[in-house]
Amino acid sequence: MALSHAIMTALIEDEMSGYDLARAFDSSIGFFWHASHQQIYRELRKLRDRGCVEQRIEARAGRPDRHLYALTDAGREALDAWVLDADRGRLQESKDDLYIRLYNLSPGNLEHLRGTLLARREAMMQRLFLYERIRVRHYGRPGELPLRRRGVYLALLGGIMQGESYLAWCDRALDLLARSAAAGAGADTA
Amino acid sequence: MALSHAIMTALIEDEMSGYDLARAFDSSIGFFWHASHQQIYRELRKLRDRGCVEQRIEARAGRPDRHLYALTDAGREALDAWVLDADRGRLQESKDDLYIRLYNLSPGNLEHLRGTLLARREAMMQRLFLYERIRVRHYGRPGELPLRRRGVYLALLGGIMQGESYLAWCDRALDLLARSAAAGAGADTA
DNA sequence: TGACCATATGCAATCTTTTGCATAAGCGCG
DNA sequence: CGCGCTTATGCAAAAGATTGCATATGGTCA
Repeated sequence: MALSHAIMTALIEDEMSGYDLARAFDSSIGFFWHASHQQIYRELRKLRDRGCVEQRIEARAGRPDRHLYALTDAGREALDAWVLDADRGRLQESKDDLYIRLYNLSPGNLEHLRGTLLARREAMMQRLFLYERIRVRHYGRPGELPLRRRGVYLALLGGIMQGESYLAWCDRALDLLARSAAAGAGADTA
Repeated sequence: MALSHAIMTALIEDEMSGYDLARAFDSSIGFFWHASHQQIYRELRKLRDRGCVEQRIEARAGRPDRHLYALTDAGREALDAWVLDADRGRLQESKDDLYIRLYNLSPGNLEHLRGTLLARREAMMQRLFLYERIRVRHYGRPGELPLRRRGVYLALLGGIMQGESYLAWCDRALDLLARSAAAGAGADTA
């Protein structure tokens, strides 16, 4: 049930609409916990029914209403309690089907997988630029941040470090694949 | 639908029972795509119904039967085709609720989160020992491996590099949290 | 003026994953 | 002798996630 907690976390500082949340998820918390707008709307209604968030409807002439949600005291308490919950661990299980595809590496798909790796590398690079922009702008001197923002900084740092290691892995993988392609069909039947 | 492909991948070299697969998932492919035995049994039946795997029942006196599954030609083709599918990207979204918890860092949970990080660090260290043992034993000279095993090696390398970067992150995080705890309550209300 | 994009919310069907339970036998330990 | 562990398979319910569709308006660009 971490999606509900991710949503409440996003609501700590401001009230937001489902749409705002969906965008916030695309550019911040969503780096660590992705969710579609459908999921967010549904979860918001559940949170409202449980009394964890309050709904305020802002009517606007012509356009659809905005439903704004704010964290209640009960929500705040539930969130605090959740943070103290036991960690049911489960260590980072980067569920990435590229690894499964790599288990099936063959002469027939080597070039395809190289292309996939290149695309992944490029996408991760883009994301790292974004992370880095956020880090420089908001978290330049982590030792001087208020405590809560240090936690956010650590999450960002995690994203950055994982991303850099992913890039480094792409490079190693591309290098090995390039050498495998160059060596030709000789080695692949053994 | 990558679980079915992960299962087929595991069946490339040997026929296996659901139980064998569940264990294989705990110690190899499962590093990249975790699945419970219930999921595996259900998926195997679906694969059988689609003709991707063949079931052979081994009766044994007294004990329950073993249902052994082998990849069929159709399964092999489906798997090969899947590897060549377009990559619907979605970049590594390490869905880890520890990051969400860290967004809520406060004096009341700082020690708790430090404990969680220490436990994660320890667990990752254990896993890295295991990865490293596998790497040394089976993938010592990747340039000399047959092609398909190079792909497996790259997946393993990905696990190792991600794991090492996770460890390094834990250390940075623990360090910042230690300094935050030492600095006391002064900084946390700002 | 028509196409498309951003804003804004939502339902329904399906797929995937988790969790709890159930059965059944053998093997080892104290 | 009973307890728990490993082997071995599975059902069912609930939770979580994805995908496709639906609606409605305002703004921008060609």
